Amino acid sequence: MTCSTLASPSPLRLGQVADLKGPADLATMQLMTQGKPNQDKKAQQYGVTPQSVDFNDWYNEVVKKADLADNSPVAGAMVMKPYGSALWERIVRWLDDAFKDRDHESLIFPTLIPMNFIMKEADHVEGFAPELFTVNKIGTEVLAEPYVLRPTSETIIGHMWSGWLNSYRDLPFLHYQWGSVFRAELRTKAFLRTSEFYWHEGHTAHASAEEAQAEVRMILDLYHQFCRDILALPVVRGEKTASERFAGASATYSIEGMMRDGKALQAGTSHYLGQKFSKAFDVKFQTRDQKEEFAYTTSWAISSRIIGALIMTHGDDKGLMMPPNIAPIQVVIIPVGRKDNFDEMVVEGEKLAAELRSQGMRVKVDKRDGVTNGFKYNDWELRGIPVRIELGPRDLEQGVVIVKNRTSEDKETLSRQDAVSGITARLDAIQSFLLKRATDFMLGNTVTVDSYDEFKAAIEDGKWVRAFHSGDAESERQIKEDTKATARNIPLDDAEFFAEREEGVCVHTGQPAAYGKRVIFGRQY
RNA sequence: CGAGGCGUAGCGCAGGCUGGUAGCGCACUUGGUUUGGGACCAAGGGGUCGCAGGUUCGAAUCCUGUCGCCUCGACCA
Repeated sequence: MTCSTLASPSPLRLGQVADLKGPADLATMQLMTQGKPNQDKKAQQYGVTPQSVDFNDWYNEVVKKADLADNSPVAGAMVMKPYGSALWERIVRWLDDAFKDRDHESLIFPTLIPMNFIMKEADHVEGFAPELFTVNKIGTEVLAEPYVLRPTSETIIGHMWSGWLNSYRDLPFLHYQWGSVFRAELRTKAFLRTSEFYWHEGHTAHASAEEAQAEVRMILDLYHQFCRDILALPVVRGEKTASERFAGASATYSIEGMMRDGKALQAGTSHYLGQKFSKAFDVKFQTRDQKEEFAYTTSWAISSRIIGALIMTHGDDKGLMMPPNIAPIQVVIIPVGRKDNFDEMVVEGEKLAAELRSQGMRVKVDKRDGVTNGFKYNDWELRGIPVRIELGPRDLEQGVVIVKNRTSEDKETLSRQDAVSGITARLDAIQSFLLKRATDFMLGNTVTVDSYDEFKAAIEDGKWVRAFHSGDAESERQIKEDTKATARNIPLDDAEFFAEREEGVCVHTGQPAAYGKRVIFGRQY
């Protein structure tokens, strides 16, 4: 075990700020309090607010200090900086390959959508109307038919499909596009909620409901696999309750992850749209027996929000922790030397980097001069680089390198000869460690309850709750009003977690429970 | 969009009550000493005080409006 020394995570409970006890906590809090004249300048300059003091401040500071993103002059729209962009690019690349491997084809639709398209599907309009950006002028000329900046593209794709589709032989359409969409947000937060965000939107059309439903499930499973194996995010696959459905969907499925403050985050969605959009946009085809039928469509997405999930699932008080499988930089080499031998150490570092790169690793050599080693260590830890290698004159002499995992406090000595295999093993170990730690955290902070009092107490404690529910929308609304928690999803039978089928009575209304299993409730992003 | 808080150098802040032409720490630049866990010394550069009006001989400071950011509420991927 190369990375098991990290203390097991403790849940950050809501209300913990007020419960600070002891001098250590108070000292920490004072360090981060603005305007204190005698505060430690280094803490002000370099540190981030500890998660336990203020999770939200921690998040905002990590995003900025790790150089993932910055605010822009456009209200609610962020700028992804090079490190954030590199991370997003890797996410895009993996998913794009996966779609293509599954016979899906990418295409590109316009950003502007005629306003009247949005109006054609009743639930869709209702869902999106409040957050539409409208373009009603070109130059000085006022448009008779305004456009909206796409909030999602079901409508314009439906419109185009209706022209492309004639026969059942044309189906399925397995399409997707990468791009950004616009949904005006009043309260924004980097990656999690911005008025413009980046995603892929998958859109498929099928000749039968069964085939479309299979597509929806296939994609959900792909998302699950991506989160688990690449991002090391444990997520629960499940179906959304009726009141949490996508505007215009017949069924919505999601993957939900737990952040380190106990809140849920929907990391991806896959929708079965039935014939709602095909009827609204006349997407029909001739069947084998010469009848006319509307296509069954789906849509699905993972957005740049997933980066928020990555930050909030793995990060600690020092900053980010990147799972090796997605990390833009997996290994950073710090040449340690004085003026007379620093250049030599850089050369040695580059040699090692070349060896590691030849094995497919993403490696950076930190050649910065005039910055102390300690600064570099902290800097790369903030950015979450999984493995750091120190290489100095002593090491060179002894034929070793010093290695430290981001997930551990211990440095270890590795023989120079075994460096490549040793580092490879470490990356694998860190990847599985992060998944296990996050999984333990999620399971350890989910409670099964059978009374509404227990329900409220657990939610107040920042946990997820598994409870029976009647399925009544009004009851869901009241629960949300009481506790700020919503139904996250109803785990699928083959979900990795919480899938047990059970019968019971609704924790809120006392009526017979719907769904044949417990529903996951939690506060959410 | 409702309630609250905050906008002064890249970052964090002081100054504002009592108007008189802007300051501190860090960062940055240069030189030197350093370098195995957030270095030190010295000399420098950088701000139309969010923006727009108003009051005044004079506004960072007082008044009005407006924009932005953060928290809470309603909404969402």
